[in-house]
Amino acid sequence: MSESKTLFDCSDGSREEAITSEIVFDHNLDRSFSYIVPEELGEIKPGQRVKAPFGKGNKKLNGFCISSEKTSNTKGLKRLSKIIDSSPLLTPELLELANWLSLYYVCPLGQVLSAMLPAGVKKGQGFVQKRFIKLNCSNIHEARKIYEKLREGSKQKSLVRILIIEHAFVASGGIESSELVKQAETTSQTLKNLINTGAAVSEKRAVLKSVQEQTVVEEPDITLNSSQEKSIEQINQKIDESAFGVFVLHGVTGSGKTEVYIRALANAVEQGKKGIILLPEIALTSQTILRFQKRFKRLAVLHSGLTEAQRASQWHKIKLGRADVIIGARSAVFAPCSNLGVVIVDEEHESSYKQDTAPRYNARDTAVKRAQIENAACILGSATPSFESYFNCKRKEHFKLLNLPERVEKRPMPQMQEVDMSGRRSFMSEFMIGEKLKEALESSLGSGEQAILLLNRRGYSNFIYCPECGHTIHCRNCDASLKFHLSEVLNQNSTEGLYNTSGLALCHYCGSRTLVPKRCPICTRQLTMRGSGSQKLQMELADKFPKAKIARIDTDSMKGKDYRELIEAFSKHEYDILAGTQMLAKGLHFPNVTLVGIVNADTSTSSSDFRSAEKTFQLISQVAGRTGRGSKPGKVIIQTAKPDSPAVKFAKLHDYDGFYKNQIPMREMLGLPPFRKQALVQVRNEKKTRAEEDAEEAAEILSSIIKTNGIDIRLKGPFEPAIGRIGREFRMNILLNAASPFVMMSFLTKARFSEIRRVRSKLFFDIDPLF
DNA sequence: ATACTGGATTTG
DNA sequence: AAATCCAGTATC
Ligand SMILES: [Zn+2]
Ligand SMILES: [Zn+2]
Repeated sequence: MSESKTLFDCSDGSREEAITSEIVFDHNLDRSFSYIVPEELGEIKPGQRVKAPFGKGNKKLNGFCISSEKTSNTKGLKRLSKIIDSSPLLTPELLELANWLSLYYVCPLGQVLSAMLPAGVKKGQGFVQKRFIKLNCSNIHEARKIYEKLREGSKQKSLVRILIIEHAFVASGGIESSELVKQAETTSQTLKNLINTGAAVSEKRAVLKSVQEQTVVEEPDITLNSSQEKSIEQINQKIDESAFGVFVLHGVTGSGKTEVYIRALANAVEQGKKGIILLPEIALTSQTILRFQKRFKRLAVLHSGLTEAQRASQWHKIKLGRADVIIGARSAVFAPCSNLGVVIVDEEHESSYKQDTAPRYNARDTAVKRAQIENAACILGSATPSFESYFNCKRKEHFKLLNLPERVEKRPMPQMQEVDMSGRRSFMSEFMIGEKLKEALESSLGSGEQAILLLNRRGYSNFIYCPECGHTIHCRNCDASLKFHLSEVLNQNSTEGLYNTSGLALCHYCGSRTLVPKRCPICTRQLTMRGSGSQKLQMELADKFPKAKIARIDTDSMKGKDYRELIEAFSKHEYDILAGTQMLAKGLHFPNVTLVGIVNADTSTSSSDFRSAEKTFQLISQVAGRTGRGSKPGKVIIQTAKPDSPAVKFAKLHDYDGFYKNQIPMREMLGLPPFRKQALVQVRNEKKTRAEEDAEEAAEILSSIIKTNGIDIRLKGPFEPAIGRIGREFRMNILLNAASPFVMMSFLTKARFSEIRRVRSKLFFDIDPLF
């Protein structure tokens, strides 16, 4: 209606002064759009969401206001339909962060802003309507009159008594109705009757949906050792000065990093500031959360176990300033608090901090940037810092390395032993437990102790294959073989007898599920499931240790509850051996575990991954940190095909710095991170030839920009990635390698608005990719 | 992204 | 001639 008016009625719109606003939307268009802000909508501020008519059909889209101005140049502009939020959802600092993310990660600003808000917040969840009751009078004298009129001992009288005690008069907020009814030990009907007499009134208000909170006993502070003291002193100095600084806190498991985090957070809170602590999703267990709950009363938790509404409620709690400390996974780096004192990233080397959909941000680097914007301290903690972070301490002004060399209570590091599996032909395919590991298990179990076996997922997968001709079932949409998953199989009647009834074939890449044929489509023999790696490991253990009780943890197939129950049972020694595919969450104490076996330490599957040695070192070191906890000395057995590799040798010696110094010359020589920055440009098209042609074209455009501007960037490709086709689309990669982050960012800012937009295939940018 | 164009190609 | 496909184009 109003749109058609603006179409013809140009004289009216183009002459007069009006407020216009730049709006960005959550779509792939890498630009903003101008709209007229109709006067009746009131003032508009950056960070508010709006509804705006968009495109030919004037479809109403949600967008974000990023700026506004007064102008008479309103020709051809449409009018905003609505301002959704009464106040901006994002602080100015978060808007600045969004801008940086958009530039650095080559992502439309609207997509960044959308990713910063939880889905529930965008849907307006997080609040519930509650009724509040107050006495229909303005002071205690009138209240007394009401009270005295009521019959002694009546339930209505006890309701009024509570209302008087709480001073719930007309001008007050009142008492929440169910809470009042509970306190007065009466029913909602009695309350209704009281309201009907006119003595009390009820008022509806939206309040934060409560997330069930445990009442916890506060714990006293632990005494710090000297290196902890030295670390916290430097961190607190930055917090006290409201100055930006990044601290890489290097300390093995058990060296007391968490206590340093808690002190830094507590100091920020004491100064009236806020703190954020990020943990990898798998480390966000109830035990970890509890540790922070014990110390911080006003804690907000953002983890994947929450429903959308619960998450929205936590978000609003933060927004309203009712949380001092925020604990959460990757996206908690966008927690909407103001006056931030410290941001902590625990296990900063973890690759799960990188988001694999747009915006492809790394929460660790985002945390550093946020701290810089907010003049806050940033702590990056790890037993095995990423080379990037360690390197930054040596090269960058604002980075400082803090070491926690000793383990608290002087627990000894475990004894490490590597076992060479390189000559063993059928290792992993036929057997997973070598003689040395078997002996060690026997001796541990013999003395009534427990053991953990870690199976590195990369080494093994549960393909569906034909034992006769070797044929494997491939995904119809991807260049990938399908994995067998136990599940309910529906629609049996029509395909009776032809398909496996106990499970489905799942594609790890596109998520498609298909029925599994019983017989090989090539030679008609029976197909076999290889079973998951951990299933196979469990069977081998059961075979070799018939008397032992064995628990298996499969993170893929396990619900949170089962997982917790199993962990609980294991800690009570209801099991002897725990076999799993994933590193167990930190903070778990198994004092009776004296042996940890790494079934296959070698992480890399593709040789192109220059980080594979770093990953192996991290894996072994993380495991080592988990043993030798209690009084008994720990032992770690490392089965590996590369026993002489630096990763294994230095991990055995618990020598991080030695490993770094061993590896870093190679990185420098090859021009790899942390010396240079990488970015991946991916071209996708359903037609292979088009993907290839367009990738060539894109590479040429990029090359010419590099050449004409004399930029220090090396371009590799286009080349086909390991998985050439995913979800029906063929992919071609172009790898960029820049002298510095600044060089990369300024080049990509040029490139994203260049001729490359002419390329018809879809383009994807992945900055600082992890392979 | 998404909707819509106009022209080319297929189809009955 | 109608239906379908496809590449190109604009989106305030
Ligand atoms: Zn076969
Ligand atoms: Zn697939």
